[in-house]
Amino acid sequence: MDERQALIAFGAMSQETRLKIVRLLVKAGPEGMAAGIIAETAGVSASNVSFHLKELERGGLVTARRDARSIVYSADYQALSGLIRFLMEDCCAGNPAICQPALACRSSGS
Amino acid sequence: MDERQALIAFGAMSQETRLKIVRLLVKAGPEGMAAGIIAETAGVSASNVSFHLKELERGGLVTARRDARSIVYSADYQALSGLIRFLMEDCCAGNPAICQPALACRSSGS
DNA sequence: TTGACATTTATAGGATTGTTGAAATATGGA
DNA sequence: TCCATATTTCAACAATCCTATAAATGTCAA
Repeated sequence: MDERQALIAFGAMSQETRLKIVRLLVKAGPEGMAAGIIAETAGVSASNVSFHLKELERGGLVTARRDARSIVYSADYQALSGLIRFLMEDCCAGNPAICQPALACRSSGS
Repeated sequence: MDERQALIAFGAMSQETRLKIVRLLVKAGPEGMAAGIIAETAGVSASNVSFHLKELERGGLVTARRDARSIVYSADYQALSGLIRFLMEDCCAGNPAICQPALACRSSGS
């Protein structure tokens, strides 16, 4: 992930509705969720969810595909790890004082 | 780091000048840098750097202390690792498909 | 206490972002 | 074809953010 994308991605993550959408889509996995379901679950209007999904797409964090009448959105796992990595490597220069505490919680995980 | 802070922190990281400042302060380490030096290095005016530093402070990412005539800013390492961790744990639910590739680059580091 | 230095705060303008409701587009079924 | 469904696009408006300039604050030294 380059800096330009990262700036947009950070902006995308800085809004409550969009953060909620990202969480939903990560949980939903590769199958994704239709825009209408996302709107309903997040509690916003169709046109509002569409606006935010477009912003997330612009940041590269989600992808869209049409499935019959629905448009199904999925989280882009690669972009999300790219963003985490950008934060650790580009912003924080891989500084162990920052990166190691962040990693601690996963060292014993799967 | 709670969600409210994370939203502000993501917003703070989504602006070019502020991202530049974070990079500078991470490199500078615990000694930090005076506002004037930051402004000069980042190539912006004193009042502009002050504006952005305040935004970073609001997001909890930097701290300030006075040293004689200067005000010295430092990166808050704990907040930065908190943000990385928020991204992995809260947004991405610790999903290995996201977190493991992000970690790969550091597994052999110090 | 005056003056220079370092920084912040106030203010105002323009630019970008977010929300809403209505209209437009695309799809599939009767 | 006509209609219902699913979603996007448009337009208008409010809210927030960014920049620039000027004035205010705090610190030190003569």
